[in-house]
Order: sequence, then structure tokens, then C-alpha cells
Amino acid sequence: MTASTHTGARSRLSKNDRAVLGVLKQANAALGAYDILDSLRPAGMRAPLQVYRALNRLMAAGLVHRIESLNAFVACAQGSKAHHADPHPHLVDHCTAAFAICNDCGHVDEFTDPSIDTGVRAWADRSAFTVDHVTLEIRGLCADCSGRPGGAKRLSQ
Amino acid sequence: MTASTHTGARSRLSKNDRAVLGVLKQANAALGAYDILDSLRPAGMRAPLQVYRALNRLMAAGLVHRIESLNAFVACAQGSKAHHADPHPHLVDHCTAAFAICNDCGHVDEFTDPSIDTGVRAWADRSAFTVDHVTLEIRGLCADCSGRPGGAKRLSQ
DNA sequence: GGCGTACTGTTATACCATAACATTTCCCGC
DNA sequence: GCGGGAAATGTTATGGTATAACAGTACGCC
Repeated sequence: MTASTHTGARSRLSKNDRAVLGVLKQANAALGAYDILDSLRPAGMRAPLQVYRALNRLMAAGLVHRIESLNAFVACAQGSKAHHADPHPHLVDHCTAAFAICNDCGHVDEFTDPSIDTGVRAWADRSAFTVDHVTLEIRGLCADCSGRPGGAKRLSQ
Repeated sequence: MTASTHTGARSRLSKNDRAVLGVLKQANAALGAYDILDSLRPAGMRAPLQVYRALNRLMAAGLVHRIESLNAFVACAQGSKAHHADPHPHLVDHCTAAFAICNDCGHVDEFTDPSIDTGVRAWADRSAFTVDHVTLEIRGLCADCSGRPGGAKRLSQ
């Protein structure tokens, strides 16, 4: 085959990385690794490790976040804004992302909040704790599902 | 056998609950469910489910917290202060607990921080999100391990 | 062209958590 | 005391999540 699919300098994302990231962006929701695997079986993905390796690289690149309380993964909401065009992707690594997860519809809302961030930093300073990574996940009901009795469409059907 | 071990009103914690809570308090660290199981095999505990059921009751009672990023469990640091003597344990359920976890020595420090709490509530208000539960876990290096090169004793030996 | 490194593929296995069902314990009202 | 009901227990089987170990391949670079 001809050298057709790469643009030099071992393009930033590998084939599997692109496939996994594509699935997560399409889904617009949190997906388990095995869900991703199933989505990609038609494309030739066979084993969990292939997915986990791609996820690890994407998380290192800041393009994907892990949702600890779901054992699942989401595409970073700022992917288009910061990472795609920015030649210095490492600069945005420290934007502590937080997640609000609706227990009813399953929607995951990624956000950042300076005042929460400040609070965490202040605590760390006072406690001489060197922060590596912050996990902040809020479970509850999103605006759509908490407003009206019955809520919006449910996740479970 | 004589009715010897209960004080009426189906004492607040069952036999397995007490056993599991005891192990967690002793350990003074985060333990996986299967670690707890192994600790209690000599005492007759046999199956994971027995441990998980106890953990679920203890979490509902606010005596144990789950550390999502470790898939592990810790005894609530305030167990002695609030829950033991207080006849209204439900009143302290809303003290959003946060955890600082040392990647080096494995120590888990439970704390609460009003300013972080305020920040979360403010975000939720602005977003019309109804908060059920907040998970805040900070990974990094504790004061002992970050101060001096080489740190304190390591987890891995 | 050949070297080094990163990525891929595959099998096997370990770890985390719950379903389903049968049994026992023990509080309570009588 | 004694049954009824609710909660706790015990056991087997199974499902979901994640990684170890090893072999092979693709690609950038010199």
C-alpha cells in the first residue's frame, strides 16, 4: 500500500486513538470501555486492551476524561476550543474539569469553576499537599430532569 | 445460646457491619472489598457479597465512604465525633466530605472545606442542578511525601 | 537499509461488583 | 411462648472492569 494515511512526524493521534475519540464525540455521553469496544468491532477492534490503550493516550493528551463514579469515559468538552488548534496543548492540562452527572437522564456536563478551583488550591496550600489531579463529580438531577415532575426523557428506555 | 449480644431495637449495626467497620478503622487507610474479605476470612467471612452488603449499610449510615478513584473504602474520619453518640445521624449526611489521597504512601486524608462546598452549591444554583452527592478526590503527594526527596516510607514495600 | 520507538494484536488472567435463591435471625404484637 | 414479617446471612454463579505478558508491525530517522 502507498504511504497515504499519515502527515509526517507520526501524526498526533494513532488510528485507534482516532477511532475511540470519534465514538466518544459521537456518543456525546459517558461510555464504558466495553461499550466503545462494541461500537468499534465492525471497524475491526477486537480486544479491551486496544481500547484502554487508546483511552490512556487520549487522557494523557487531555482529549478524554475518565468519570470515576461511572467507570466510564467522555470526550473533553473543550476539545474543539483548546486542543485542536493550539500548538501548546500542555498549557490546558491544569484546567481542573468538573462533571455534573444526571442520575435520571445520564447526561454529563463538563464545567470549570474558578471559585471551586481556588478553594481546592487554598486547601492544598494550607495542608502542604502537592496536587496532581482533582476528581470532582456531582451526582444529582440536571435542570431538565429536576424541574418538572416526570422529568425529561429517561435514560432507561 | 442466650440472648446476649444485642441491646434492643435490632442494634444499629449487624455482626458483619461491625466486623467490616472494625477492619476499616484498624487499617486507617483505604481498603478494597476483597482486602476486607481476606482480613475477615479467619473470622468466618466467606463471600464478597457479605462484605459489599455491610459496606452498603455502613455507607448509608455515613460511617464509611467510598473512594471512587481507588475502588476502595475508608472509615469516616468523623465516626467518633458525630455518628457514635448523636441520636440524629441523618443530620450529618450532608457534610460533603472530600479526600486527599497520597500517590506515594497511600494515606487518605478526609476533610471538609466550606469554601469548596460553597463553590459547588453556587454552581449548582446557577445551573439549576439538584445535587444528590458530591465526589471530590484530590490525588497528589501528602506533606510527608512531598517535602523531602525520597519522601516518607512508600506504599509499595 | 537498518535501528529504535511507538503502536498493534492476542491470549490469559486478575480485580471489582451484583443477581438469584435458600436459610436464619430476631423484633414485635399477641 | 409463639407465630408473622422484615432484615440479615450464607452460597453459588455470573457479569463488568482493567491489566500482564508476549509477539509482531509500522513508521520516523539517520
